[in-house]
Amino acid sequence: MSLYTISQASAEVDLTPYTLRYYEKEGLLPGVKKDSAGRRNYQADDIQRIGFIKCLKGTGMSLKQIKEYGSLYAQGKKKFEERNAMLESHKAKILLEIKTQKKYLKMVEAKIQMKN
Amino acid sequence: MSLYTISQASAEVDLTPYTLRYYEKEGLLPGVKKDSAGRRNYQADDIQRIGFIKCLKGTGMSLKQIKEYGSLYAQGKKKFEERNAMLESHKAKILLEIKTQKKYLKMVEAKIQMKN
DNA sequence: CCTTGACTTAGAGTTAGCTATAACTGTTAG
DNA sequence: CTAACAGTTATAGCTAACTCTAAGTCAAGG
Repeated sequence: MSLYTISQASAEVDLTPYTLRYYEKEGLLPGVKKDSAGRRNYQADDIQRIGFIKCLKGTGMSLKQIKEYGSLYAQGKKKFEERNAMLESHKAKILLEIKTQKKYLKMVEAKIQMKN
Repeated sequence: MSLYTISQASAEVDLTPYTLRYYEKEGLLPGVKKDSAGRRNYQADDIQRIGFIKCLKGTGMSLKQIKEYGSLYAQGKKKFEERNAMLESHKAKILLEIKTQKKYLKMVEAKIQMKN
């Protein structure tokens, strides 16, 4: 049942082992299993979770907030509203960011066209 | 002819005076004029330049690279190709980033829809 | 049995980009 | 004249997010 060693997981999600341990230490990845020798064994759902962490982080959410989201997630239905609100507001932030990026893209394109 | 004090410029471009001095110290804003008492007087084109710095920075260019771009810019026609190449490759980066953001947006939306 | 190599932990070090402090100076309102 | 204010420099400090080091453990191959 052990699916990934830390180096395999590292390759899979494209994060260094250092980073994976760091995320765990920071509480973003609770419940990672270890073998008898104390070595991490990442399961498929750990990999999935890391994927979503990368998504949140890649859209500008801080590790602190991601941890918060994970904690709400762990508390199940009880915190459903709060968790969903967090995602909704994050979604708004992403939409705004895309808009901003498009504006900046235009500015850069203009600089190129102007050739000055 | 003096158009903006540091605090006026700060308000105009929405960066703190600390940040403006920091950018200058880092070589991103060469040639800012000073009055007889040594106080900065930002001209209209300084404000414009800061606007473009914000654009580059907002699209993920490091201050170091922005400085490099500024230095190419200062060298005029001689470095035109290099400078334009920099903008072109940055443009590609922005396009990629927008694409990634859209992908991440979908992932977040899916998490919201799934309600789990 | 011994070495090799991937792992472990705790904790130190690094980088980017600010942000704040201290000590000081010149301008202006009362 | 003087107190307050907005600026100055130099330098220290801060946060986020890694990234690395040191010292040690354990399992497998020769």
